[in-house]
Amino acid sequence: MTRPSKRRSPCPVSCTLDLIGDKWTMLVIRDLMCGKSQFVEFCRSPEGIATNILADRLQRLVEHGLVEKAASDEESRRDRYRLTAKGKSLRAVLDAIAHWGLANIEGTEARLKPKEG
Amino acid sequence: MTRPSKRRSPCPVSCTLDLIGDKWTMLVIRDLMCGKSQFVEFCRSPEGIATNILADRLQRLVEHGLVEKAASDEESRRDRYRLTAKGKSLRAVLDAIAHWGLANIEGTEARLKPKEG
DNA sequence: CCTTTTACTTGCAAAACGCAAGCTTACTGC
DNA sequence: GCAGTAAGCTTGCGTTTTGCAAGTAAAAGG
Repeated sequence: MTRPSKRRSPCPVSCTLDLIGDKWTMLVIRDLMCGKSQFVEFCRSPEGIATNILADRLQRLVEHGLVEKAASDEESRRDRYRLTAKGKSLRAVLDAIAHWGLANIEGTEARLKPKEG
Repeated sequence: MTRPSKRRSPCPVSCTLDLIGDKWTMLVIRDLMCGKSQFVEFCRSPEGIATNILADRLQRLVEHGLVEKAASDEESRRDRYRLTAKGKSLRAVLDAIAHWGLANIEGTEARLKPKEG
């Protein structure tokens, strides 16, 4: 997978979209916000992200400092992905998107039980 | 250009992204929020959207009721695209994205002079 | 051992994108 | 009234990104 990521303009909207503006990234962020942390957990989300796409997006997020990967050591035997402070600050964006969808797209259900923090 | 648009899940985040979750749509929305309304005006934005992509996105937005196209009549001799109330309600999402970019991506400049309403 | 589970990688076809050209319908100027 | 220009697209085509299935490697469990 490629990782070009050169900015199209200095506009903050454009730059943010270069980072998270694709079909999958915000869904991974959503899952992380909900407390999911393992590769398989993201895979099991109802949208059905392909494993190659997921691996690519997680790597991108780690590279840009939105997510950190805690390799298996100490207690947990499994890799764990977690949002950094920078990643958590996307909460406002995620909430705005979720709120808009609930208000404007029929048939959407708020199954998100986001944990605070 | 294709227009599949089948929802991946009933999640409001997922459904919203199916609608506006690509590299270009929110930039068109941004331009509309700023008062741009003509095809060429969107073309002239610094990100340099291709005309076929722009035509596709505008058509999608019209189909989904976020934008309305006022064909040339009366005074104006040129086509005009304008946000509907539904489209304008994306303001919160756009603002959240812009705000996050300004706070978290270095070198971004707020050149947006959004008009209220 | 043998099987599962997790976390990926690889190959390949299909879809989306990006670029340059071309095309059509006004107007504009002379 | 005919050439030139601008707006708003469409078309072709090569490149990039996706999506799907399969395969691989390491660790854990029985």
